[in-house]
Amino acid sequence: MQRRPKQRPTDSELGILKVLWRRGPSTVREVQAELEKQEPTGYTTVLKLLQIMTDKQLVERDESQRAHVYQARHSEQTTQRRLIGDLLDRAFDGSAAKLVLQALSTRPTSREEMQEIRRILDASDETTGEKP
Amino acid sequence: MQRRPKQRPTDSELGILKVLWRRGPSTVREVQAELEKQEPTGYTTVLKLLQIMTDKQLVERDESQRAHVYQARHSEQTTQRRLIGDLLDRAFDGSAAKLVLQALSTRPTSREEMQEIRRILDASDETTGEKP
DNA sequence: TGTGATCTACGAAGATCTTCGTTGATTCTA
DNA sequence: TAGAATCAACGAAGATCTTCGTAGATCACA
Repeated sequence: MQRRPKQRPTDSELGILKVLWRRGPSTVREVQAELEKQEPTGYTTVLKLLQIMTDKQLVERDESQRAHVYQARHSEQTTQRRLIGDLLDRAFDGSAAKLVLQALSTRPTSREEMQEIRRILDASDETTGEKP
Repeated sequence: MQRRPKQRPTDSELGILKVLWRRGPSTVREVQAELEKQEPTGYTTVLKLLQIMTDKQLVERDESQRAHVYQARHSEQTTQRRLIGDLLDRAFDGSAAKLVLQALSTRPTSREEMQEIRRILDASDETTGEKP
C-alpha cells in the first residue's frame, strides 16, 4: 500500500521554504522565530519538519556548525513552476491557458502587471512567428 | 491536535470529481468503471471516497434508489477557482499576475489561447478605464 | 422460492502529516 | 567548574488519506 513519494511540499513545508527563500540559509532557531511571528510554532516542530524535508531533498543541511544551517534546494521560481505544473495536470487538463483565464478572472490585477503579461505574450509571438 | 477541516479536494477526490463533471450524476459503479479505464480502482475504494466526500460536502447523494446517485456539489469552474486561490495564497503572495507569468513561461500556449488571454486583458482595461 | 449478484455500511490496516515531550550532548556563563 | 541554555535526535500521539475485506440487506431470475 505504498504511495509514490510526493515531492510536492505540504503546506507546512511551503511555509518553511518561504522563510528560507526570504532569509537565505538559516538555522532551525531562525526559521522558528520567523514562523512564530505569524502563528505559534514549536521549536521541535520546525526541527522535525526540516529533518523530514532533508530526507525529501527539499532542503540541504550544512552540519559544519553545531546549529545546522538549512537552505532551500530549489529556487522559489522553480518550486512555483512545479506547483503550477502539478495543478495543471491535476485540474486543468494540462492547459496553461485555462488556468490563466481562471486566474485573471479571479483576482484583481494591476495595470502594470497586465502590461507585463502582454509583453510576455508579444515575446512569445515573436518566437512562434508573428502574423504579417 | 485537530486540524481545520480542509475543503480542498485531495488528488483522489479530484479524480472522482472529474468523472462527475464529465458524466453528470452517477452511481458508484459508473464512477468506478470510468476510473478503472485509467488505473485499477476497487469498487469499495470509490464507495468509501464518495461517502467521505459526502461528509465533506464535496458531493451530494440521492438515496432514492438502491444504487445511490452522486453529483458534484460545485462546478468545475468554481472548484478550479478555489484551487487557484488556494495556490495563490500558499505560494504566490496572492498575486495572480505572478502566477500567470510563471504559467505562461512554463507551458506552451496556442495562438488562439493567447488571443483569448489578450481579449480578457482588453476587457479588463475597459472596466478600469483605458489610458487616453 | 432459493441462489447468486449487487449494493451500502463499517472497520481496519498502513502510509503520511503535524505536533510535541524527552534525552543526551555541547556550549555559555556566573 | 557547576549550573543553565541550546542543540539534534528520536519516538510517539493523534489526525488524515487511501485501500480493501467483510457483513448484511436487497434485487434479479431460473
